[in-house]
Amino acid sequence: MPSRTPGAARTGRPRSTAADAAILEATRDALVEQGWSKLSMGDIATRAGVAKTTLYRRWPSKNELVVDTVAALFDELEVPDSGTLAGDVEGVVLQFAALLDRPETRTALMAVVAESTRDEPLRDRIRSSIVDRQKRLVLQGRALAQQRGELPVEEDEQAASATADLIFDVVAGAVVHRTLVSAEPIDAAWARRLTTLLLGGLAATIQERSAS
Amino acid sequence: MPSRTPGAARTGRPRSTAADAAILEATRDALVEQGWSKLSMGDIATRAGVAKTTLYRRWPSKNELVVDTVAALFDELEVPDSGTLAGDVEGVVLQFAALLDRPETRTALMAVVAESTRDEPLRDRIRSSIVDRQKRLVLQGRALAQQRGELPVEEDEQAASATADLIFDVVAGAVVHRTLVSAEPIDAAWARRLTTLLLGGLAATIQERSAS
Amino acid sequence: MPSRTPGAARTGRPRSTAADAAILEATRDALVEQGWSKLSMGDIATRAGVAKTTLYRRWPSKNELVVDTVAALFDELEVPDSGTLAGDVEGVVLQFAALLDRPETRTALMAVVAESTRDEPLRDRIRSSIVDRQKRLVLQGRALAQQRGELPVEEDEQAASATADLIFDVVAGAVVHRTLVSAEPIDAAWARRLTTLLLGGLAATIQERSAS
Amino acid sequence: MPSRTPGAARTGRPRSTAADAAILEATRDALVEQGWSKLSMGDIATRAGVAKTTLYRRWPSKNELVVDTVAALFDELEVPDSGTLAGDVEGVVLQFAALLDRPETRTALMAVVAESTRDEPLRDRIRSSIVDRQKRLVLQGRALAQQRGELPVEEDEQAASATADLIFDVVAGAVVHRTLVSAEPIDAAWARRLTTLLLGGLAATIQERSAS
DNA sequence: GTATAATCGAGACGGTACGTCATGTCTTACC
DNA sequence: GGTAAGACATGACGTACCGTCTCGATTATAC
Repeated sequence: MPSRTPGAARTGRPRSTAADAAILEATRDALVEQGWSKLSMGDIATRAGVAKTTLYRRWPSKNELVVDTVAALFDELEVPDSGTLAGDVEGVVLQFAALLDRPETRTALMAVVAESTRDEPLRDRIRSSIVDRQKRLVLQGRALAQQRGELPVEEDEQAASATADLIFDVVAGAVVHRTLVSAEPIDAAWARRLTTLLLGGLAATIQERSAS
Repeated sequence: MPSRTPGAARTGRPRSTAADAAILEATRDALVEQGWSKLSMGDIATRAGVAKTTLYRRWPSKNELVVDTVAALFDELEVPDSGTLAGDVEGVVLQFAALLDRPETRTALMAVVAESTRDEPLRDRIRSSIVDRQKRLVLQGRALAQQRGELPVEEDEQAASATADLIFDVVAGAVVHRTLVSAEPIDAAWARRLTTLLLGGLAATIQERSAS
Repeated sequence: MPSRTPGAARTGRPRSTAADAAILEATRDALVEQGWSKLSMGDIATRAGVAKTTLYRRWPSKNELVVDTVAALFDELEVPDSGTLAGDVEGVVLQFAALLDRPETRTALMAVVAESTRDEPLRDRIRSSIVDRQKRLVLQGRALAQQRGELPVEEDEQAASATADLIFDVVAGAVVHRTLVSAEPIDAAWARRLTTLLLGGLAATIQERSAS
Repeated sequence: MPSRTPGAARTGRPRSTAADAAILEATRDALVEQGWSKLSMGDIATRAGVAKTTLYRRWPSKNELVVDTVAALFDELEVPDSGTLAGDVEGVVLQFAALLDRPETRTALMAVVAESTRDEPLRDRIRSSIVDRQKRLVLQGRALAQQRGELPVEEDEQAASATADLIFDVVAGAVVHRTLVSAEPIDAAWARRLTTLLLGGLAATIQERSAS
């Protein structure tokens, strides 16, 4: 995952792959124990049993390293294929809520998002490493629902894409906001209420679109 | 807004109220120019023409100072009373989006939220200074809609409160997520789509509740 | 001892004399407990139960305050009039050594001397408050010895003065150097050795002078 | 001269020897310009073109740094070997007086001595870096005088050592006291008077010792 | 084999900011 | 006008990290 100029020479000692893994694990541990603001590159290096140089050779700064560390955690998310759209949505919501309950995610996700508001490359990295990975879930969920006949196959691709984006921002935003800003727990009841709202709203959206 | 032990003695030179204002303004300016991560207490003090000790006498750390600075910006938000619930929602969404478009809010809001995940008192300060101030908008909007007859007056207070909280997290979460995570602009069309989804979902929610 | 413009107006509330004493005592205590470098005006004020303003109204700075505090301790010194010059010298040496053994003198005397190398008024204050007070002892001792016939009454006043100054610097310098620089204790044996050296040298000095 | 754990590892970037020299020179310059009490570590670092951390890596505090800086100046002192004991004493006295006339020594020497009264390790450092270096001059002068036959070779080593210590404290003490406390200049005439006193006293001391 | 070259650990380096402390001045209200 | 209380601007403190650098020591491919 760490960057390397592609056309680089093959000569010289190759980078230790063990170091990569050790660094990511050390970062995760340090995030859990110290949180984002107390996180220090020197500490991560020490934990990983690695020199600071080795860190900086792979990641340009703390931000990128943490994005990669957190991104790995998002790999766990998947659409459960529960048989109904409502079940799938609830499942994803609860999975995402569980992910945000882990201390390393809690403390790091909003921090790198905050950093990214002033750092264009970081924003791209977050988009490709984290956001797109999540957005795929929405598309998968829609495809499953269309296969089941729960949702119509839309012809207007642009409108469909806009709706998918909206759904994504609503679901992800609501879960993040509930967890981190309102600082309230997410349970099955809340997930069901959100799902009801969402599917009701989706129906209204589709209906309005077809009317126009 | 800066804290002071309530039962404190009246003796001694009183704190300069001019300093308070100068510090908050300096913080806002510094946020715009430097952003959160480059923000330094020394720089704020210099800009405000104030000593660092004067800052620390009022705010325990950068986090609290920034929360208070950002909170002041949230005072501008209000329910437009446009005549329809849909208009009110769209209005609030656009106002909130405009607020998040300002550089000082963009860079600071998520940062302090991230910090708050490891800092209980900061979380409380955010809740009382920012979150509660926003949540009031939802309650006002509902009251207006009920006066107009667009929404029924609910008897089950607990359920009504849960719904209000849900609406709040969905609206605020979606706007924040769209703006900062997805990093896409919010325009009137997006606000209308969100409103459609929301009101459709709300109808479904009320319907289901009355059915049960 | 604290200064006050002489022709000052008599109007208004008179200065508290109790405060003067309390401040000097507090300074002495603080010197004993914290030493010179950790001494702070705020701490002295607190110990004395007095506002900092009150300190600064009386003494321009820490240096002057400490000079006055230390000077008071030098009032104890006197020529014992033991019956012999040797006895008087030994007595004064032991008295001075005892004074330098007290922690407040140890830590403060050399400190203010060091400060005085860059501060002309402070140097004058030290001279008039401390040095001249000590030098008088040499003159008293000589007068006693001359009364007893142990020393001749010199006619050349300038030479006599130069010798007195030399004796003063040698005695005071040796005691201070032994105590603070060499950091060795001064006991009766050392005092006797110094006295032997001094009186032998004094005899040689007088002899040489009469020869020329 | 700056300390370093002896058995330290050989790994890592070695300390810059250029920095050592630059720091000592900067300290000397700063002492001349600002004096002891206005001396600041930050200023020294800036003058030396070095980071503050580099200073603190080598010296635990201002005191130790100044001791080392001043100690270097004491390397210049030496017994002139003028052919007579009196000439040697006068020579050393004048050399020492000249040294104390330099602003960096004036302001710093008494200051670190004052600090050392409350700081055991600093006292040791002063002893080994400065005091012992000076005391050697006394021993060298005695050896030369014994070679010339001006002084007897003493059998009682303990007594000889006590006398050497006494001579040292008297000479160094008198010069320091005259220069810094009495604040009077030292010229050849004063040096001659001190030498007369000293050699006369030394004769009396030796005579008394042999009598007992 | 023997260069050649990139990597590794260690840790020193010039910086920047931190949060605290002391200085000497000021502004209050009270006496 | 003196006084206690305490806020104020200033500036130094010693520490913690930052990201870069310089070492000597590995560990690969390339000649």
